[in-house]
Amino acid sequence: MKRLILLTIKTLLILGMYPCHAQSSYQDLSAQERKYYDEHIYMGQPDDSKVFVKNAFVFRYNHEQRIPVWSAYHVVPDYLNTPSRKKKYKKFRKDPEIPNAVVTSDYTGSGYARGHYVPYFVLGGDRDKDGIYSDLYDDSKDPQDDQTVFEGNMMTNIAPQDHNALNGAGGPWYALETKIRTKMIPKLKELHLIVGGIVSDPDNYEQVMHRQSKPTGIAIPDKFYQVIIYQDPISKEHMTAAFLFPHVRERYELPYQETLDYMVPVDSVELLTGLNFFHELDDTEEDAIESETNRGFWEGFFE
DNA sequence: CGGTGGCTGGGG
DNA sequence: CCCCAGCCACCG
Repeated sequence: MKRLILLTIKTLLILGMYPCHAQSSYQDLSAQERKYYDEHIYMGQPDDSKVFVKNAFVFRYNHEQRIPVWSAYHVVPDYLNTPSRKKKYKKFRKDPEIPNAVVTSDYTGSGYARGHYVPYFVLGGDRDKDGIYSDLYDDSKDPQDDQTVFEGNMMTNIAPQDHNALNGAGGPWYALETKIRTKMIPKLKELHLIVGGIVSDPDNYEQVMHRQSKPTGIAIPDKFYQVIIYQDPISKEHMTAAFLFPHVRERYELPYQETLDYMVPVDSVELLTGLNFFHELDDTEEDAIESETNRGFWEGFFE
């Protein structure tokens, strides 16, 4: 009860302080935001929630759990032209659009890594099509493309992930991202992805403890997933993939060694999350491709 | 913000 | 083989 009252007070405070920064419905978006929304949301938004629109992705945020629920992004090879992750591109930033925003120091000493939902490597490219790319040393070179990278490093694109057993080199999350970057995008040229974390019990979840002791309220998902959709440019047919990772803390607790073994039907992720991916697909096609892992289509990228 | 260090897979 | 790339952490 006390918790509920505190929460209510907090909510009222937040609403009063930040009236302009609620997540938005489509009709509230500016023309520029709609352009990015239309790019990143493919075949329908996975739920009817309000969202935040960034240059490189669109996401839903859970203000109570202080983590993104899901992030959707479109990627083409040019976006892999990401600046070196140094200096201004290195730091994790606070998201100015979020009340009570998470800051990078919230994670310090917690034992959890700051894991990107939308990976750093897709934040590049000449997205404003002005022929200029952002520059590590020159802030005036292309502020727009700079902003795209900064947004990807904001804490609203971050959730706590175990470095050793998930997010770092050798972890399945890292392994999948590497295949997407080095194999899928160069070969397929264009993908749409949706990434998310799952907090199975919203009434009882672990949270990030700053320096092992101070609670931050940041929820630690017990599962993470990545959903991919590809459209064949000739036949116009679609292919989907879904990967579901348990959030374990030690590598030996991982159930599988091979990234492909984490594949599940898209339907399975929908069952766990309550989301409906790509609902604007033709129903017959959607049923067919979301009920199977489609491993045969994807396994070539994991050789 | 620069410097250093851990980890691991992949490439020369 | 070693070194680098791409995940990060931590320190002053």
